[in-house]
Amino acid sequence: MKNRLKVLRAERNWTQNDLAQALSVSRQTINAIETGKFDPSLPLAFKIAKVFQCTIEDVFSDD
Amino acid sequence: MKNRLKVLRAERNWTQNDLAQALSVSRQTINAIETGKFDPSLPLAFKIAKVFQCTIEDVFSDD
DNA sequence: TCATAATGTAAAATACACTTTACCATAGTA
DNA sequence: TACTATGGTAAAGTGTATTTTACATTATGA
Repeated sequence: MKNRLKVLRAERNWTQNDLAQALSVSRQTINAIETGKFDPSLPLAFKIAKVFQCTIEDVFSDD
Repeated sequence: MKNRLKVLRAERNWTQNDLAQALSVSRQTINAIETGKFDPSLPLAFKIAKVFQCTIEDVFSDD
């Protein structure tokens, strides 16, 4: 799975910490997702799409 | 998270086992998702949307 | 009625998602 | 120089997703 978190974050000038707080997760979770260490759970993926006001498919893609 | 797996499956006349095999997961995984015991991983959610030829948002929803 | 298909469920094991704490590197700024 | 912000990473712990095996229940069909 690929994701566009870093770009979407940059477009909004958000730090990893900003995003983490908006999602109520730790900064390490954001970092791990961005650096491809693991994929978020489905509920977290929904939250991520919501804060970026787009669909899950806009953020994540099947490799 | 809610999901429409059971309905989508019924529309196609697929058993839980049919779907499990199409996704290369166990039948128990399909059953557990349908009965709300847990949510699929994000990669599996993508696979599910793909076999039903729709988006993740068409299959799953928050709440 | 009997046999079988489909579904629900449970326990133990493994893999993965996520947290907390903590440290290191880099870049920018006082 | 020293300080601060940002990002990368690591270890240990907790919780969840998924597998395998196995058994029970319900529906269906011969």
